[in-house]
Amino acid sequence: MPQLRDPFAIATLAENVRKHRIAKDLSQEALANFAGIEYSQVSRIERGIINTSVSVIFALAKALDITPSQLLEF
Amino acid sequence: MPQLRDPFAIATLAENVRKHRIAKDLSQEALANFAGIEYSQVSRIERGIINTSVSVIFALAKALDITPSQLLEF
DNA sequence: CAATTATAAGGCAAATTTGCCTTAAGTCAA
DNA sequence: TTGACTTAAGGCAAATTTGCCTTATAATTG
Repeated sequence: MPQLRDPFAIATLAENVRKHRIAKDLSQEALANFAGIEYSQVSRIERGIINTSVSVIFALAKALDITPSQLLEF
Repeated sequence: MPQLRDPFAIATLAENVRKHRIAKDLSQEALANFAGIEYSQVSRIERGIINTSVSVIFALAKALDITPSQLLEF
């Protein structure tokens, strides 16, 4: 049973995470540590490989010092 | 390997989906149909049982005629 | 050059989500 | 009551995500 995968949604999140991470001058590894997730997950999220969860979106937003809403803006 | 689960993130999404669905006077089933997902998933999301994906958040937002960002506001 | 750093890429097992299904409970109208 | 509608609840198999790991590539720095 395939999960719903929306390439636009996945790409929007990917671009926003990368944009805000670069703006804060963080490495993927540093962001992962701040967010409490695996470093390879940040890489997969930014490359648009995975359709990650609302909990991870909140964790990334907190680590980036922005709101979760900002990570879904397009 | 348990996924990251943030009860606050899950509850925030749950409340926002329910609030906007009721405001649009839609049943869970109608919302699910508009969003192209299973009706039981809407029930699980609103009850805070599952940690759903960015793609589902976008699909629900579109069906509710709001932005994905609005579903993550708190 | 050698060493370091950052990122991409992929394998793997375990956990979770999803779609489909059934059953039960609650509300409301006729 | 009866029937229709809505929601909750849970089982199941298949698909996906996650954390942990290794390897490779590119860029930079000493």
